Amino acid sequence: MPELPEVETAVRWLGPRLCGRTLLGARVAWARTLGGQRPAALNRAVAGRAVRGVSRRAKWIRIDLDDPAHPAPAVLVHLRMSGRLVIAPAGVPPGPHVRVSLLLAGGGRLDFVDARKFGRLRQVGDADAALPDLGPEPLAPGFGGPQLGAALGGRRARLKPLLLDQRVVAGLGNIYTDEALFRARLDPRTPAAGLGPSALDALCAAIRAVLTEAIAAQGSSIDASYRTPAGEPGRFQERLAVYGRGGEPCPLCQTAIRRVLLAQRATHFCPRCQRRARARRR
DNA sequence: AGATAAACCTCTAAGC
DNA sequence: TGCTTAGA
DNA sequence: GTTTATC
Repeated sequence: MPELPEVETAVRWLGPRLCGRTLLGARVAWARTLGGQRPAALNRAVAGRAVRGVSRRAKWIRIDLDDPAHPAPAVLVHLRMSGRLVIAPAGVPPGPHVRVSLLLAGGGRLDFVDARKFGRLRQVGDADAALPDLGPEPLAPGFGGPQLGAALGGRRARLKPLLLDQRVVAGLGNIYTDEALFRARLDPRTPAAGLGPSALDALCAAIRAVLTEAIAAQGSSIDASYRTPAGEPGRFQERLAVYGRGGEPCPLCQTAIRRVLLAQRATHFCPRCQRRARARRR
């Protein structure tokens, strides 16, 4: 087994968000996967089985590693539902559900932990590791009503499934979609084509506000596996207005929050505050 | 095009 | 307490 | 969270 290079490099994230989960502010140095496999074996190491084709709608994390043997080595990770990236100090044995470990130059590991095995990890440069098409980044300057309108493309599908589609807008998941629609006072079942300029502006503002606040609060932690690097739960869970609150009173009007299934996802909204937008005149 | 269901997996909270 | 189910 | 198949 070759000596591990004692080189450290900063992790450079593709963006500031990890599916609404919190940020891993660690430094990583390249070494090898568990078992001494070289980088090319990473894909096959994931969940011990072949990985399917690259998703076209996804929230990928890119980790650039520093490995003298491989030019610009990098790994793409998608956490899906239960994936986590955890730094394990030297000497701590791998816990349950560790799918891939990157051994760090300092002796510790970066573990990709994923109980449900939905997550993906692959090496950049492999044929199937191209980044998917992503819609506009909502936190970038220039994201406004017109850009969102263009992304929605006048489609007649309901808002919720469209906002969940990463090709339309990048980075929205189930929780923040519900919260943004609540703030914009829009019924998740509204056909996108029914939104006028003012509704589009409101939706943009709501998306940006929700994401900004959630990031500042370190995420939502709706289940125990979502933790900050320090092990703390995200504080945004305390500020969720509708998500996970079916049957509870709307914070604005006290009407019971409705919980329905849309696009196979639990969807929460206030039937009184959130209206189907008026059809656009034409 | 759009809606819907099933598939991929395991864990835990909740209910009886 | 234990077993089952719903939901993530 | 996402893909694939079916209506």
